[in-house]
Amino acid sequence: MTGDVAIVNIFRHHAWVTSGGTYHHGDLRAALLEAALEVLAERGLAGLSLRECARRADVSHAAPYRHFADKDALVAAIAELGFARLARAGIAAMEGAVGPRDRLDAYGVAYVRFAVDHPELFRVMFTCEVDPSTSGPDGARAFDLLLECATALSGAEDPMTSAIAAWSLPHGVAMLLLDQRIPKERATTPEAAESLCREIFARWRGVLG
Amino acid sequence: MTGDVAIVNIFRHHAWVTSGGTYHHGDLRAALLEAALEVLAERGLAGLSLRECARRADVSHAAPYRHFADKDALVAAIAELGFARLARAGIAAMEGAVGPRDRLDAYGVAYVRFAVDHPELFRVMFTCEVDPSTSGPDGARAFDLLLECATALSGAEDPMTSAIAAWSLPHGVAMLLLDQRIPKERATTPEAAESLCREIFARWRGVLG
DNA sequence: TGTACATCAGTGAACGCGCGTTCACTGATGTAC
DNA sequence: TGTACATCAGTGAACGCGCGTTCACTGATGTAC
Repeated sequence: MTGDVAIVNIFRHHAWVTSGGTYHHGDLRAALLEAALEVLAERGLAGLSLRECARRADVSHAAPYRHFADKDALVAAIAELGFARLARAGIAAMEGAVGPRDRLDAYGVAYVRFAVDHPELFRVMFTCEVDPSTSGPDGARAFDLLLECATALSGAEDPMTSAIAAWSLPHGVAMLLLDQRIPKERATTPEAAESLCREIFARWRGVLG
Repeated sequence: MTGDVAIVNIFRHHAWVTSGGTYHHGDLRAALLEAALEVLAERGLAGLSLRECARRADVSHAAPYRHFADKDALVAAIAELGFARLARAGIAAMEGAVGPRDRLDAYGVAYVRFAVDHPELFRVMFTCEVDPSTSGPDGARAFDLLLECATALSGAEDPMTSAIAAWSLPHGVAMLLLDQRIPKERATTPEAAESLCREIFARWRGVLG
């Protein structure tokens, strides 16, 4: 399904390029989403408007209504896209690690990294009331992996709660980081943020545990 | 200073009541903040406007400008107020517990409770870029208590990082809860949320640690 | 291969809206004499 | 105790703004014959 749409879009894009870029855009939906991500990064959710997205896509302000029912639909689509990307990043990180504990850590680090790299997108993902199950197959797969690790660690005893716990800590670190609640000198670069992140996980396994 | 203002306000309020409530309000600043908290709770930050606050305070829409330079100033004042209340709740909880570990847990539970009870306020506190040091003496005292516990647990070895770690987990739980990312049936009542919260802390000290 | 036609993506004018902010004002308060 | 005056909180009209959304339209695409 999604693949078919992508193929169609490739043809459309081709048509657009060869036709000199007039009238029909080719893949306005994708262009609007891209523009929306840009605006979001620059001005935050409060600064996001359909009209501005249309402007950046070089299209009249009414054109977006051919692809999104209203503004909320655009925002929901962005959140969905964000969840899919986050899930993919988490999966990739987990698959690169061995053993449930290391996988959880790898997931947490990737999670925080994603948030720091896309702060406004991350905020929108959690602020707007999008059904998380719409985050697609990647979202489901990422949560499956999390649960797998939790099950391996806690046995039959309520792995769901363990999974939630495993999610809570990186989520808190991510939020505090991007809300600048953690002293700046501790997280100036992505690398510094990652090591802070690992350090925090270690604390919970050490002095706090 | 603050005390003096409070006393003045009491006189003003008295004057307002006795004068039949005409023209001079008495304590419009406080009334606007109260109204703002109400609007925030009902409609979120996006639905908050100076005009609506003025309406609820039974005052013309230009009146707020006698007390707040602009809309951002109102929002900042709300955040400040929120941090002061959160800090007070945290202090009260910590003082009711014995030993650094129990104090940290008590703090975490109170923190999450506050977030769940005032979701939009909590969000605004962390979204807007208010200098956390403006959260007043209560804010400083709350962080001092946190650091104290962290020092007691980790000794001389970098208690700052431990304090950040101790803060991150309840913050993550709070955020996930109020963004409805945790299955509803696990946090239907404040009591359920509290026990989930304690359970999560315990996981990090158990199977995840 | 050519023609007629349905489809539908993008246009541009127009609507109403609530907002933030400014301004000259009015009227209550409290103080100096 | 009474009067003149400075102060300043609250008024209401007015401004310009960008927004979301609708609508009748235009022009490109692809398909049926």
